[in-house]
Amino acid sequence: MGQPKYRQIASELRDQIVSGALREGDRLPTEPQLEERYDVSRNTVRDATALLINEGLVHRVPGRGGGMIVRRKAILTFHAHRAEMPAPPTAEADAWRTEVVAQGYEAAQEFSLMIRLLSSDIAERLHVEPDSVAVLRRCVRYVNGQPSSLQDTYYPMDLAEEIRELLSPKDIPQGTTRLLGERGHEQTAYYDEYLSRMPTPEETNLLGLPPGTTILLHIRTGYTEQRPVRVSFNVFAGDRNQIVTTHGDVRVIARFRPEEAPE
Amino acid sequence: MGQPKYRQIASELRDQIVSGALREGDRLPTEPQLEERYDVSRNTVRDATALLINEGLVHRVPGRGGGMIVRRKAILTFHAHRAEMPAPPTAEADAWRTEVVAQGYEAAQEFSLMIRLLSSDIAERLHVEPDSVAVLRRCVRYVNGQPSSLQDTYYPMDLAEEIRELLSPKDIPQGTTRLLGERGHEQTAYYDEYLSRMPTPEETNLLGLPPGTTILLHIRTGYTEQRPVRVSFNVFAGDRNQIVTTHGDVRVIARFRPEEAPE
DNA sequence: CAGTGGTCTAGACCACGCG
DNA sequence: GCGTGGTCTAGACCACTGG
Repeated sequence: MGQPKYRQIASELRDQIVSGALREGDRLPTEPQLEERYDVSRNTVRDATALLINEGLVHRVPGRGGGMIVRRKAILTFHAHRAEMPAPPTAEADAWRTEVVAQGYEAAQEFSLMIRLLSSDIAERLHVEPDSVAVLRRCVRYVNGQPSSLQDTYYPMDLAEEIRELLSPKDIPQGTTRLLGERGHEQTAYYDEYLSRMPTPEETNLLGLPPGTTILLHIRTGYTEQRPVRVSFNVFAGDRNQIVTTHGDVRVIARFRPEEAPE
Repeated sequence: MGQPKYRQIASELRDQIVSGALREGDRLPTEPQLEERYDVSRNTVRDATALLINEGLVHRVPGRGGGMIVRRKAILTFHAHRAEMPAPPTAEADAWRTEVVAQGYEAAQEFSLMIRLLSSDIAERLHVEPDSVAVLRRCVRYVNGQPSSLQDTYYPMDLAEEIRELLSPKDIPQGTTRLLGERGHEQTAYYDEYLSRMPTPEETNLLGLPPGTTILLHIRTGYTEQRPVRVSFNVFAGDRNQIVTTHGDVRVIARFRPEEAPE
């Protein structure tokens, strides 16, 4: 009796999924069927399937015609380098839209603006006093009508007072990075952090995440030659996104990855 | 009755953790205490705490003197750009060790070597036929005696036959990237992918991951001027690692982040 | 030994949504 | 309507480990 029952059941079902016997969109047996097949109580069945859910392999759909369904993984590629360095070829927001469309999906974005008291970790990145206020521009990004990622960008208050457009809750057509550049705050360096963690309840709501979905967090701090001028928190639903960057001679890569061809 | 009981209980406990009322290493009330306090059955208590565990906030320790404990998050920073571009200042493996030590931890690594049939996704990255074989060099990395991340690097078989050191299950002192460079296979471009997902059972074992721990996956494909010569899967335990890169003028960044000073 | 969490049972009633 | 999963109860026995 090395393994408990619920782990054995989970292993069998997992094997069927990773081996391809059960494909994306397929239904697992119903809970009563699994009780019967393995001769266990319903709670044991649920302990087993809870593992698969936390692994992000399946999700449960209540109601008649529902069931436990193998999750699809349509992964969107986001090029972190394209949007901004060295001279942004297009605005940042449009760069995202362009990528989504190029990959055959439908793109939509929702902007909102807030004034926030800064937590210490954000204040440190912006090199301002903790408990000072900053402008937060939020952009929730939808792919095929489903929320896919969001971007929270913080600007120091003094910068926003100099560049009043930052205080408007509207999309900035040319992109904020380019706008800042035009007003004498060109960003010449970026500090990028990549993290993986489970979502907060707020992120679960904003992105409509099913259980077992991770967060891929990309934090970019942008510097002019003088100081940091913004920090962006890119929050990606881990089951639907990947980030790609390249270093060195892109032409070599493009020979083997045509989609990376420089435009 | 908007929220089910177990979610309300989880919310109260979560608030105590994120607000700091319960700190890292603190114990939650025991299960019988929570049954009493909220007047619910034990399974409801466990449904509530299971949420916190999946969020990576707490873990359970069985046995007398155990309990449910708020997880610590000591995050190690890994600089993806330092190790390799453009001329690696130090060997890749040593770069990792240097970073760990600089951050005040103890570092250890375990190498192993395998010959593997390539799955299609790896074969594509290496631009070889699917089902061909390749050399897999695995390095499991320990911080303070605890497994923290692992790196799986695949080399095409023909390359390994030309450079026999790749077939030895030992650490290569100068680092494989430098070794390849010395033998006329200098890598001049990298294709980097960042992903977040839940661990596979194998990763859970190799890295000793508690439930609710995510994986931060960094896939680097290295190209010479002719072709891809290796692909590395860097598998990081999400609760203990972050990846950092910089772009542009590092000196500006170093003014605000002394630890980033170029050496 | 005593108290922690780990596993499991056998029920119950409810909310939801397709047919 | 009726079958799906969602929530909840009230028990049981076990494995582990600190005092």
